[in-house]
Amino acid sequence: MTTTSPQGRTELLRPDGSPVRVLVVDDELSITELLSMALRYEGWQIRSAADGTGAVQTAREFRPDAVVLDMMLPDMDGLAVLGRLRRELPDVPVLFLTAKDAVEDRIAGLTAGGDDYVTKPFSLEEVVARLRGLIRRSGAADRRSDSVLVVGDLTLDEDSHEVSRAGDGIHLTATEFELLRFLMRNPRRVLSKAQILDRVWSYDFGGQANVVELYISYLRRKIDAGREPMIHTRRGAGYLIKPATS
Amino acid sequence: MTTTSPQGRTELLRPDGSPVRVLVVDDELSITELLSMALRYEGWQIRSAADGTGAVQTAREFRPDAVVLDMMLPDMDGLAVLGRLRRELPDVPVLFLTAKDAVEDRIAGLTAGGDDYVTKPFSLEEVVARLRGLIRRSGAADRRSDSVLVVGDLTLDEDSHEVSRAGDGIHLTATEFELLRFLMRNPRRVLSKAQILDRVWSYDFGGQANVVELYISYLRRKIDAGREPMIHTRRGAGYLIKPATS
DNA sequence: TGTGTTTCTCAGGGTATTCACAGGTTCCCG
DNA sequence: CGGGAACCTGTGAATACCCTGAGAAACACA
Repeated sequence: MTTTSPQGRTELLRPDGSPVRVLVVDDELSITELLSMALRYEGWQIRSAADGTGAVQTAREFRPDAVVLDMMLPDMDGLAVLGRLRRELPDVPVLFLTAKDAVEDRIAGLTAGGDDYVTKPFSLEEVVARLRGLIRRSGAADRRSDSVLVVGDLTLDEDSHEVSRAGDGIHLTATEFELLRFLMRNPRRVLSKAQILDRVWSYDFGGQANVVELYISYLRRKIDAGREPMIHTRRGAGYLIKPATS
Repeated sequence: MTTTSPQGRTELLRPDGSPVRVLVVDDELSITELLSMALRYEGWQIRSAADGTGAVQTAREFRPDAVVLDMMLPDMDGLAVLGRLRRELPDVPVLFLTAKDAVEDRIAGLTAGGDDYVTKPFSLEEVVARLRGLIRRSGAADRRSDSVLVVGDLTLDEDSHEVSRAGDGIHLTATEFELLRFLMRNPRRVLSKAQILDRVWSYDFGGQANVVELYISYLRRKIDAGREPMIHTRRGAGYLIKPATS
């Protein structure tokens, strides 16, 4: 089931109306903190664990709808943790966190079962989007909730990554796509450059804040070119997207 | 929940009707004094602390609905304080105070959990507005409270930063927007130039007091132009806004 | 390794915004 | 009426903010 809050944000809920539960497992406190914060903001209920033993214990009594699992834990191999989690919760989808250089095939085998993974350092938009996808597909939330964002004549499919305006397909790069998704998930709301940076860029990004301006510029070229603009600047405040006709 | 006091001011209240509680943490006494005064004026209950240790202790027994936290404290790193606060109060939203030049450095992820920040020197209107936003979105106050201020046929949306009179969209600059928001949050009440200066301009503003007259003039041109005026001068006292028909 | 793509830095240019200044207007009071 | 105080507003300069082109660096993929 999805419901729309007064602020216009769309929330995922379980069929019985209670909040979705997510277990976060990582040994770095800063990572669990960051994820907990971001996922709580999605309206989900969060527990965290710092190692495999704790993860299994917490899972047993918390019964999460999804798990975020770092493959690199101090006490157990990631696969071992996964095995024990599966014994407790056979159907729960898992989002793996891995280092960029980790063996791809090992992960590839795991994700065949409907799980998914992101590489560190990740962006919060990416983690949230993939979790939403997992939960949606697992059936823990209402099946009817779909993966297409629509603002005016602009549509973005979170599953196929297809974007089109007024029927014309638009090719976006990965970063452009994430930025547009963030804007479209918060239509008519001013988002500051800091918010965008925190959400769309990975947590270790240490660069210039004007990348945001740059990517807004790219998006405009692709989305607003020769049409009624949908992306607007609020000087001194941030950016927002809204349907062209208004 | 929102309720309107006899003076016409709109107050945020918790679902049980008790006042919202805010904890202010800063080592400069002048800042905590300034903030405490302004936030009490909002009808909120305020406690303050001068360092990280005190903040955590106070938070434990005061259980605030929001925290204002200076990132630059004598005894602990701002992030460390944040971590301990989160352990006490997992869901409480935090408004960070940072120096202007620190913005680029290390505030990655700070706004990601729904938190927010303002840079020093700030204006009180800005702090209050952002706190209201945080509290509203956190659900500590009633969810139904929305982000639109209405006075007569004039509306101001704090989320989209859109302003319109009688349906016509009006473009305002950042300062004009803040001034109008302050007026509209205090309809039918005379606000002195000193009050306006103290609230809308940052606390270290050292300029001429007649900027207020200037900006009132700008607002009139945009809002009252060719219509029944809503902004009125009370010579020797200040300015007020009220619905045109009365 | 090479080629095309993507990400990002840097810097120049444009423009909106802020603000000071000063002359004009209105109002109040004797 | 006359004078002064309070207020209004046109002008212009300094600045903050934003946009975007060019190119370097990192990356993806064969």
